[in-house]
Amino acid sequence: MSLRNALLAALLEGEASGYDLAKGFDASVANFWPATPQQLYRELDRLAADGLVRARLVHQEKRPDKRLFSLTEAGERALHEFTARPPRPGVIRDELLIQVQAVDAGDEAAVRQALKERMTRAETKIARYERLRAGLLDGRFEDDYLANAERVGPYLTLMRGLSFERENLRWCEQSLKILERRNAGDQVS
Amino acid sequence: MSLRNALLAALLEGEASGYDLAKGFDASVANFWPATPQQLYRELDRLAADGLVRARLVHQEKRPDKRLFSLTEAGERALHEFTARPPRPGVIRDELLIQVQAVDAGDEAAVRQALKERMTRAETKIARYERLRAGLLDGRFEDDYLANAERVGPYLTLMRGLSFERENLRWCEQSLKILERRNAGDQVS
DNA sequence: GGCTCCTAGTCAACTTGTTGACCAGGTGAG
DNA sequence: CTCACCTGGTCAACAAGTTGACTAGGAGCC
Repeated sequence: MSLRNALLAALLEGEASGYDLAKGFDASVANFWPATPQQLYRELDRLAADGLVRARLVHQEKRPDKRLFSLTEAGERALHEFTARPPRPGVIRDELLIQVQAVDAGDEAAVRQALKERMTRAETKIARYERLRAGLLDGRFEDDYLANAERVGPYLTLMRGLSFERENLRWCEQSLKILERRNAGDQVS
Repeated sequence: MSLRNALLAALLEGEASGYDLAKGFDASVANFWPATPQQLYRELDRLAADGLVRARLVHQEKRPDKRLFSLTEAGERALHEFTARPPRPGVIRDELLIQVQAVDAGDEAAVRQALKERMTRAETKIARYERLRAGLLDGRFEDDYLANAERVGPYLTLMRGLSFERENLRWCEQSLKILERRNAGDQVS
């Protein structure tokens, strides 16, 4: 019921095709409401059927035709109403954490490896977020931007993503240290 | 496919009923793999059918009977194998972030209210986590605990939960400030 | 005495999310 | 020249998660 709203929010950035959203989603809403391409296409169809988005068919030579979606006024109203309802509590689902939870009865070397891989993923994400941030700021200082930009929502969520990945990185690093130290200790005794 | 593993990991803490897990889950695995009671009962049945957990029926006077589940050796093996597989990337789903993303086109006062409520939720969680942490440490210093405890997994995941909620709190606070400042600016101009 | 909440579940129906395959032409690498 | 990958989708089947109702006795409250 909320992918709808994530899509509407994404379309605030302007017209987009399902394909655009499926990819570029990464840059915005996908970080706190991920979805597979399938889900997007299905939901876009429903949104169109409900009149919350309009589809514009763009014929392309040399490429498959595409449908560009944009918000209708009804869509904007629906989004506005959504922001007025109390949000349900957020959810995290992370297999890595399950593995860490079970590390003492599991394959520790593999879990350490997984932690390392998560670190490089986090670093990649941080780099991408920093680039997006620089793009939004576009040379201005943060204060200036926040005071004058016509939209701050995307910047705020971006900052949440950044801090999340930074904490991820920090935590993985620390956990690795702890596991390695225990390993060293074990081998002595 | 992974709720299985979350459950197996939870059962490392010892025998538990579906009901225990549905509640006490909060204290451990539910933070990174939430599930409704329904899901737990269903999955526990499947786990029992697959021989990964064993159920012990405990008859109670004055209370409904309960089934206490515990890991079988097959269950432990399955959990071990799970920790050896590369975890899939974690997912966050949070309506509040969608609302913040759309705040500039939405009901800003309501979103600010939602941020405030999220702050108190975060504070509650932090307090709970701190209590759990104190319980685990049980008077020892962290270094001592981490070097000698027979399990560190639960402590590590607890620390991740703590840092997540702290960042949540910080971010909500900061976002509120930014939104309020913009409001003040708007009213002058 | 009635109200709600707690324990410990079960059942059914529904909505979401995931996986994998298919189509078709264009582009770039080797 | 082939192979893989990119654009822009569609379809079907399945797995996972959610919601709401029902059972049933006991406890505590006012």
